Amino acid sequence: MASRKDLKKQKEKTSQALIQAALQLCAEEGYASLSLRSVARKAGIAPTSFYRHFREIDEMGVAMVAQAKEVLDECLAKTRKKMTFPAIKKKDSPVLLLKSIECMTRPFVETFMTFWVKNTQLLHLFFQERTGSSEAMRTAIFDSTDQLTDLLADDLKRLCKTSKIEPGDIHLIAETMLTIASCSGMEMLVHPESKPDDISGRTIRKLNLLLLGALIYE
Amino acid sequence: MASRKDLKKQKEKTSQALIQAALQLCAEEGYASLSLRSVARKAGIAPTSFYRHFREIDEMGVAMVAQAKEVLDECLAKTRKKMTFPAIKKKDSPVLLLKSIECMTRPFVETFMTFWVKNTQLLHLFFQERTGSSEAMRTAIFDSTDQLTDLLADDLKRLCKTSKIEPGDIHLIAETMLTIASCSGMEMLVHPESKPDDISGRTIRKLNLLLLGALIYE
DNA sequence: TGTACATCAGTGAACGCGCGTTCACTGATGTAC
DNA sequence: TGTACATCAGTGAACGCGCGTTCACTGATGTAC
Repeated sequence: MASRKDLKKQKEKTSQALIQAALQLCAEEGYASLSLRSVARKAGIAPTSFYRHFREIDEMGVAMVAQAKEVLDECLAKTRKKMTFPAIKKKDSPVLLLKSIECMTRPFVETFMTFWVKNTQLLHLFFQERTGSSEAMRTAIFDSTDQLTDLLADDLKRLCKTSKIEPGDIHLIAETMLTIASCSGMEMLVHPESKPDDISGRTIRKLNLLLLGALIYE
Repeated sequence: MASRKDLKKQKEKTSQALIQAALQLCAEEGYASLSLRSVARKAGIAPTSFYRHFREIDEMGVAMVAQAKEVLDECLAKTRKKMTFPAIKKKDSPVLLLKSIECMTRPFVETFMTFWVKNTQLLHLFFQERTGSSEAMRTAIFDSTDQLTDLLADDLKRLCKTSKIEPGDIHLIAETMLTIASCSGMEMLVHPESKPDDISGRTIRKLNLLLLGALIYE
C-alpha cells in the first residue's frame, strides 16, 4: 500500500500540532516568549524533532500567519455575504442614512466579533505581532491584512456604487473598519469582564459615524 | 553638608538609567524579552544592583508607564491648546463643516505624530504593551489612557458646545481619535520607509469623516 | 574631638534552570536487483 | 521471493549560554555619645 503517503500525512499532522501549540502559547505569553522547546513540549514531541518541520521559530511563525490568513479569508467572505446597503437618496435625513449604513456595519462588526471570540488566538496573532518584534512576522501579517483590506474595499465600492463616496476614501474607510474592529476585539479579549454587546454597539456606532461622514461629503 | 540628599539623588539617577535602558530595550525587543540582566547591563550597573531599585521587572514596568504617562500628559496639554473649532451653522455645506473640523483634527494629529516620532519608545510602550502579556502593564496602561481619553473628551465637549454632538458620542469619538492616532503612529514607526505626511494626511481624513458624521447626526 | 555603630547603593561569586543546537542513533517504510 | 540499501520522522545525551536569585561583602556616609 501507498504507506509513503500515510507517512507524509503523519508528518503534516505533527506540523499542525506544532502550529496549534504555538498559536495557543503565543496567545498566552506572546510570540517573543515562544521557545522551540515549549512549543515542542506542548505538541508532544521531543525538542530535537522540531527541526524535522521548521528550520527555526520564525519559519513556523510565517506558517502560522499563512494558515491564520486562510481562516480569516473565510470569515471575511462570510461577512461580505451578509453586508447590504439599501439605496439612499440625496435628501434622506441622517437618521435614514444611518439605517442603510447599519446594514453594512452591523453585520460586519457582529460577524467579526463572533469570529474573534471563537478564534482568540488568531486575533492575538494578527493584532499583537503586526507590530511585534519579529520582522518576519510583521511582514507576513502586513501582507495578509493588506489583501483583506483590498477585498473589503472592493465590497464597499460595490455596495456603495449608487452613492458617491470619494474613490480615495473607500480604501481609507476599509482600513479604518478593520482597524477599529480589531481594536475592539482585542479590548474584549483583554477585558473579559466587559459586556460583548456594549463593545459591539460602540464599535458599530464608531463605524456608522465614519461612513455617515463619508456619504455626506461630496 | 546634607550629603544624605546627594545619596538619594544618586539613587534616583540610577533608577532613571534603568528605566531609560528598559524603554530602549523594550522598543527594540519588546517588554516580554526584557531581562533584568540586560536592563542592568545597559544601565551600566551589576545585575544584582537591580534589586536595590525594584523588587522585580514588573515593578519597574509600572514605573515606566507612570513616567511615560506624565510626558504624554504634557503632549496632550500642548495639543489641546492648538485645537480650535470655528462656529458652524446648521446649513453649512459639508465642505465648510470640514474646514471647522480640520481646525481640531489637524493640530491633534500633527502634534501627536510629531510627538510619536520624538518619543518612539513611549509609543511602543503604550501601544504594544496595552495588550501585551504582562497583566500589570496592561492595567497600568489602560488606566493611563483612560485618563487621557477623558481629558480629550472634555476638550471636545468644550470646543463643540455650539454644536449638538450626542453626549454619548463625545467619549466614543475621543476614544477613536486616540486609537487611530496611535495606530497611525505605530504604522509610521514600523514602516520607516513610508512618507510621514502621507500617513498624517490619511489619519486627518479619517478623523474628519468621523467628526463630520457626528456633527451631521442629531 | 574621637570612637563605635547604623545605613544603604553597589558588588562578585555561586547556584540551579531552561534554552537552542549538534550529533549519532532507531526503526518503520520503500526500492533495486 | 529474498537480500541489501536508501529514506526519513522522531529520539536522548550532551554542549555551552544567559537567565533570576541568594549571599556575604565593601565602602561611603550619617548618627550617638
